[in-house]
Amino acid sequence: MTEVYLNVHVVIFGLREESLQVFLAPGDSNAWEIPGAFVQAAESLEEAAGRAIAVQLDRQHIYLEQLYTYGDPGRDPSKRLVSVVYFALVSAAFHGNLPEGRMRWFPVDALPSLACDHASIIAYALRRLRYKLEYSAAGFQLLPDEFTLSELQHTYEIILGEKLDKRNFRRRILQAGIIEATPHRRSGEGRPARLYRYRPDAVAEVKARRLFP
Amino acid sequence: MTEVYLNVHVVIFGLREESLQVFLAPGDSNAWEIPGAFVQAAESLEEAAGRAIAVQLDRQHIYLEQLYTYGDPGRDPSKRLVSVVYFALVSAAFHGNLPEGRMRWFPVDALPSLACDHASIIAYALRRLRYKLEYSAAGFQLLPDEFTLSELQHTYEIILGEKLDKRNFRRRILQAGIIEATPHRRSGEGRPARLYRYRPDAVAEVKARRLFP
DNA sequence: AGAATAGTGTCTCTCAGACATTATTTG
DNA sequence: CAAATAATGTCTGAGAGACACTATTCT
Repeated sequence: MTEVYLNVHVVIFGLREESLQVFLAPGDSNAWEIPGAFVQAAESLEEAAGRAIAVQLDRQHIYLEQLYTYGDPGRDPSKRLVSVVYFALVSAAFHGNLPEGRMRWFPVDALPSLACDHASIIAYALRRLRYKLEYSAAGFQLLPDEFTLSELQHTYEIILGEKLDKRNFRRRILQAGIIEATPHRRSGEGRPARLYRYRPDAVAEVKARRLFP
Repeated sequence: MTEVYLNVHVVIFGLREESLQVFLAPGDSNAWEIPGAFVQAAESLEEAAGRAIAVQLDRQHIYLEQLYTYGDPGRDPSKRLVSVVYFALVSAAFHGNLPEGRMRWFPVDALPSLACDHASIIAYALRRLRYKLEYSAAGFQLLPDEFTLSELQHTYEIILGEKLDKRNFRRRILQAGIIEATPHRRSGEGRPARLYRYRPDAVAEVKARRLFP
């Protein structure tokens, strides 16, 4: 029997220049690739994911979640390749720690030509990210440690692609109990805004009303 | 580098004798195992899942969904093993097709001693199954092709572990549009009940009201 | 003073959840 | 006709969604 190769890929999402972007690595020919790494015998899948991003996994600034495992024969023409795919939300504060090399950010609505089945993997990751945002308060994972409610709302609007009502957004996100006010404020143009932060003790996921109770 | 072994496991759920049960294979020593198979070079992960159950995958009667990929080093003491785990809902009509051998059904609340990390995998699969039922109409996957609303409600009650209101259940499941009435009825003790069936053209998942619209 | 952004409250209408009676069949 | 199960409708309360004005700071 021929060997089955196992690697890990990480779809890295970040917020840059008012848009949702993905961090990609240059591949062979002129297609880009989702950063990946082969799984070593002694490391966990998440450690392999860290090697794929080429950073130490700092869970404070990188949210990592397993997405799906792709394994169709023929997805890679050269070998039988099974890929465990993660997606990562990288806090703006952490962008500077990502590798300088030849990797680059691309807005999700202006992706370059992609290797293998990576375009459909990114499309799926994006679908899951939007879904996750609708049912949880994960948006702050893309922001600095402290942020204003307007920034958070703006993040949701960018990712979901629609305008949200300010009063309803504030009411819901606050009564979800995921974030809390800090004593700090951010000055700039206009009235200074109160800064909020994630409550690490909060339950990560707020359950939506279920369908068949 | 030592080799990384890749296999597929399937947590098989079925409804038997008024309880939710899992179909397990005998392992070494006297622990039981979630049925599994090593991934061959030329087959897809789902084909490997079919081999694990030792049946041809009949999607009409077996609902199969990828659950999670487990890969911590040390989860198997003898080798580095990465397992892609699926869960399956097997229609009552199909139970007879499952392999006769030494495999056996166990109620989920009376599991035997399990190998490796299989107990926690089943616990996770069960959590996901309950969650799935709350937000979708997947319960009929465990029933025969045609079923009464009382049977369907009963299925939900067994899996969710709580009594549901009959009128509310009917109203919600019908207006979800996942099932449709057939002209048939089932006679027995008491008034005969109308039989329903799944609508294959229906959208599989009904979206719950989202949290941040 | 004006421009810019932050911050706040109410009303309506939909839908989830609780609840009891009638209808149809079999023995 | 008694026993068993199927089938059906209404009311109430909570919360989602729409909506406009005041507050604070900077230049």
